[in-house]
Amino acid sequence: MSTIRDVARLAKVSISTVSLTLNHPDRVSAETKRRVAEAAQAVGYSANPIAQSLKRGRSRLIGVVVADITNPFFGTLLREIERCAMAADYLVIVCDTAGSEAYEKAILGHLSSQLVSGIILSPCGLYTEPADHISRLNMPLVLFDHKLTTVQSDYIGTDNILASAMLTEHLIRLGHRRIGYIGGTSGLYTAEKRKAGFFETMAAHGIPVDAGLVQDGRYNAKAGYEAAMRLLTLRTNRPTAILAASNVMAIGALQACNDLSILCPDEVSLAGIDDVPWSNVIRPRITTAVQPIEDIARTAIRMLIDRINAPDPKATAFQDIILAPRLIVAESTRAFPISGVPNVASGLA
Amino acid sequence: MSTIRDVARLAKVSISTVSLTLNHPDRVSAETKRRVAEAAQAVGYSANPIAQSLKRGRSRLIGVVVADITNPFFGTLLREIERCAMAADYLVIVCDTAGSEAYEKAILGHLSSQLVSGIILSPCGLYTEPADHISRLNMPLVLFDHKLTTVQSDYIGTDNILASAMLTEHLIRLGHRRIGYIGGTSGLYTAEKRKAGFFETMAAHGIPVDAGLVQDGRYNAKAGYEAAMRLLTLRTNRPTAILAASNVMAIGALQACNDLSILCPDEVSLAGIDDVPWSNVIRPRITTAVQPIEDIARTAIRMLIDRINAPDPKATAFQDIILAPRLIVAESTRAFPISGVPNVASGLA
DNA sequence: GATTTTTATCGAACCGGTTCGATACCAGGT
DNA sequence: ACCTGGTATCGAACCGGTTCGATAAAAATC
Repeated sequence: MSTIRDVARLAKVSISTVSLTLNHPDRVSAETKRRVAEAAQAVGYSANPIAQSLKRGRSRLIGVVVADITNPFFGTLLREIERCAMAADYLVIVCDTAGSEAYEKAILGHLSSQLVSGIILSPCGLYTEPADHISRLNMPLVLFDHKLTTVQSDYIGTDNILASAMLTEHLIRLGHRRIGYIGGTSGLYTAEKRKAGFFETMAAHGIPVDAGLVQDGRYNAKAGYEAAMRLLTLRTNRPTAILAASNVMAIGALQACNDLSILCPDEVSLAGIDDVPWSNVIRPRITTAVQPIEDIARTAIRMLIDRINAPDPKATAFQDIILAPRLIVAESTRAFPISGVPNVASGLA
Repeated sequence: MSTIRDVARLAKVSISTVSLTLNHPDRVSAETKRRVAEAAQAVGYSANPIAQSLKRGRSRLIGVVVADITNPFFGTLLREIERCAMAADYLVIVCDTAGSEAYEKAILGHLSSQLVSGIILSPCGLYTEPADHISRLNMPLVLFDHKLTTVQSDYIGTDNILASAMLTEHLIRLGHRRIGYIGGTSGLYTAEKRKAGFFETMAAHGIPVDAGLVQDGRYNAKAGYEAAMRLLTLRTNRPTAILAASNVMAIGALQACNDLSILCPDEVSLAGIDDVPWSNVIRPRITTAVQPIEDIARTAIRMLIDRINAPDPKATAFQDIILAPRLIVAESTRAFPISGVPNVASGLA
């Protein structure tokens, strides 16, 4: 590879002039600019980012740490983050913590040891001790999805309360009163918020929530299946609708319906909060509140780069940005009590 | 952050001795080793990887380029690659080409401009011109999934011919003779190989393949749906089994069955090659040939690191490693002609 | 025309490590 | 006592850029 010295030699100027030409073109004569450009072109020069990083004191790398890359929610997010980062001339180092606190610590340590200039992190969330490994990170940081109250940083996420509130409202307006709720992994930020949204909305409509209709799950299909099984096999007064805290669980619930030969949406309506965009291959399509993944990604990267470029990154005020989800009414929910023709689009279930 | 000079000062040795102690402990006296270790501990020293990269001429970063991060197949692969890389003290830069040739070029350019010390690449595969941008990459490179004959490099992949051969064999042994085939995106390496495996196995059993039973698809659920629709609505002699080149297409096909009220596996058997591990949330579970994703990941990273560390990376012989898929017989295939009780596990469909 | 200001370029120091060749010291051999 | 060989440590050069202060030349001011 050619270096700045090769360019300087060929253009018959000093290396500092070459650097000046490349970084501050306005401070150099037109003639020099031309000669340098020509020489650079001729030797195929492109600056060594490592040398630049060393001198400038920071790299053009950012770290993104998520709990599970294989989850398409994070996949979609990562793709968009990576796109925006590249547009801003940053590259993205992706790390997967597999939801483990220990891994998260190790990875953040690795990333922060002077390599990346900022980190976007979705904390794994269930900590046995205060998240000091995060607050001690002495670099620009943006949290998303899971919010940590103990850490001072920027945050971007979806309005989880609103997400479940929207779906609950939708079910209530369809005439449902006995609505079962399948919660996410308890202790997790999003799970608590989503559950709160459900209770708040029910309360706002003056509908009492039967304790037996609220099941705790674990944000996976199996837990969704089991919780739905319990709800759908209640001796008395089973729910006419079920709201799941995530779509993965909703798919599990759909399967429970199927195994019990309970038709969805004819006999029970089903809705879930979007974590995963592949619900569109499942029939019936599930009514969801989708998170604006791309917006989250764009906001996260923008906040991070803004902070990196801030004159005093640590002193600039921290922001919380909460985006609203979007309600998508699909085939898995319908009016209760049933009126009119059966739903022909019931599909796979 | 503390530098090597701080350590040297505190340990009362020269900076070269500190460096020597850290990199070649055997060439330093026990006493010095102790003093340096102590000083390093005291100031919380850890070497600046950027400075190391600059001096050593290469970084401890590797690039992984895939066509679609949101696909859980790549997600799973990435997670494993990243894990292994970190164990070997490398970090992973992930890039998504969105299947576009232009993006791929741009991204490879970015990565190769002296930043990463090696690249693992799944080429997008459909090139309008020779893949010079890949062969010109002057650095350790491992291709996977899609093989390029025009590029000299290591390669790791699944035996795609074997994958479809295994499934075809399975269907034939169940008694099927009229087997429909739904191909992947034509022109793609894996699609061609998988198709070949189907034809070869049919030929080996002396079963003629009706041209009308072979449909070309596009590696997505919609194409699978449409192709299956054509197959299942054939006026005469519709297939008793369908083999799809990917599971995403198989899911589309399953939906076609459902919309036509054709029971799977009672009326038609269905099998697909695994690209995506979430088929386990779909009922009936689809019989598949699964790729050994973790093995592919581990092999890819090992090959790459071996080549990076090779005394003369360009001269070392290139390897092709082809791993065998594993056949998983599930609920979507059954004997033909039907004998015995209907399959109670038919589930969602 | 002399002086000040502006503009263009350059040399040198620096970022934080690694490594080569030099030096100093000590033990062993004769 | 002298030379040899090995070991431990060090100084200095270097990786490839950026940037500050200095310098020289050109332009503006009086």
